[in-house]
Amino acid sequence: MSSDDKTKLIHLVRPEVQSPSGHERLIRTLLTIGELSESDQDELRAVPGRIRRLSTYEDIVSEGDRPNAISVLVDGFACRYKILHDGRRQIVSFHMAGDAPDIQSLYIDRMDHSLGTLEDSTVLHIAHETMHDLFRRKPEIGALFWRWTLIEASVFREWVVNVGQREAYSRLAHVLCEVMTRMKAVGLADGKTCQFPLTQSELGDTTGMSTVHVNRTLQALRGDGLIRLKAGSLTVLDWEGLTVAGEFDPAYLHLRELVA
Amino acid sequence: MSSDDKTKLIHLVRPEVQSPSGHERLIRTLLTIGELSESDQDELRAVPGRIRRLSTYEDIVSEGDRPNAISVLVDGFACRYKILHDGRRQIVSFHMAGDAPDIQSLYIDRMDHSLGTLEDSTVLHIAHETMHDLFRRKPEIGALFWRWTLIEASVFREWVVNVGQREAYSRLAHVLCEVMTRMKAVGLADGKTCQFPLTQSELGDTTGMSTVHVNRTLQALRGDGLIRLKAGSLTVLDWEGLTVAGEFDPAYLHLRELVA
DNA sequence: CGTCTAATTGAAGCATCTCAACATGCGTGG
DNA sequence: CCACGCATGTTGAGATGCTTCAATTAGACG
Repeated sequence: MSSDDKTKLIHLVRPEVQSPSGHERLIRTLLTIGELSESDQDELRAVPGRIRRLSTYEDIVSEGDRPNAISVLVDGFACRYKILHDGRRQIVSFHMAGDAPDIQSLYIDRMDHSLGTLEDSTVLHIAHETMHDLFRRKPEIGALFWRWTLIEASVFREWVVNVGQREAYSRLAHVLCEVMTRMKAVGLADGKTCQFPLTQSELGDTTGMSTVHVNRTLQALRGDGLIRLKAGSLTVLDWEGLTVAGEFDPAYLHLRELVA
Repeated sequence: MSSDDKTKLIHLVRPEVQSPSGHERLIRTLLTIGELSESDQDELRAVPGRIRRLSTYEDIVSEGDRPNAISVLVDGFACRYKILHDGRRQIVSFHMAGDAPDIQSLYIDRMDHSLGTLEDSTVLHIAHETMHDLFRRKPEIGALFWRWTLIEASVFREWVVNVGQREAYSRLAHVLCEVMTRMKAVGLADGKTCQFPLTQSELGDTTGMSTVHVNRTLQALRGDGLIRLKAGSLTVLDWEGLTVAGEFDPAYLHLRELVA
């Protein structure tokens, strides 16, 4: 798609104003966590939005912003993060195609964290008023989105447990299990392999470990024959072993049907 | 509403069947995070509930439960926690009078964590159907509860940052700042002092530190003249100093008016 | 008073960090 | 197309924050 190239042009390109793939990915992800009638799916398909392209390491929204639209990740990979005074960073969640990582902005004005891409990405923006109107007309859709934010909260809780209680080896394994499970759930994993555009430094920011220790721990995971990890792609060689290592129980993801 | 009786004496005590203080505390807490019209407050006051008393270290709900009512903490102090296979525990949030820590059960069947008291407590249970009906009739109330769960998610994110990035001294300071700020916001702190029914071992479970290290770190905080902590009561001697130590910025609590 | 839990202290060990160097891969300009 | 430059990955070694184990003290309560 896209007969264009530059930043400003994007907004002029009519055919993109309603990206079908963005809507479909959103629906696909919603279906992994709850039910959605055919007519409600059509409601969602009819929702107008605005496509935006971002390159690697760009913020979708930044801490302090007061967005007037939510973002649906159409393509790419993103993360939430917070920066401390001295520059340290903590990544608090990952997001893949189909995710809508700032639904919270519908009810909380000011962003308390940032949302940034980890590779070139496409985002579909849907105006707050559009969403509010949709929820008013279709309360079941609103309920499903509420459930979605509650599941996100569950994931945050699990991350607190992960960084609070598990040692480096398990902690990394757990993160890998989660990404793989979620990618599988929405159909973004090809067998045992999925895209994984994280540097070791970023893995350090998500686990609260130094880059050096991430490196050594990954070597241990590789050495134990659990994973292969290179060039933006993760392959799980021993799923059973990895889940045991990470004490991973996917219940906290509240998926409708658990993926093996 | 409830002219009935059930198993225990508690349920025979008429005046308690609708605890005014439970409803009032709920409203008071809601008002710290959003607006609520007089008529909506009355709607909430009219909501029927069931009072339950618990002693220290009892579960309000446990992981795996499928509650059919939400819980409002009327009196006491509680925490959310998760237990790992080998018995380690991570506390992921604290709850005080006025909190409704399991709103999530309205949209997520199965509890993915437990909710337990840290001292003798009183809980007001409101049936799910009652809440769903209320949200249907009064969507603004539903929106406020949604906002509440989103703020909780924000707190979880901050906890990830806290255990992921901060060293023991700051981490403990941050936890103390949060509890004090929230207690003040809902009127449960008397000047610089508030109730704080946590043992050092429990503080260890919340910060991911050993009891021994909690003890030594608390001594450091005391030695630096920041706090006094004894017998279930916390006094902040140097608020400025404590917030600096904990890198505490209350923005993530999204309170309507920030307390000094 | 005796009992039990919580708080405190000391000392040794380890997981992880920091510093610092070096290797590898990749995109870009020459 | 090669060479350079920069980001990422890798390795070694010393420093340290925190844990574990083990004991002792202090408080709360019947």
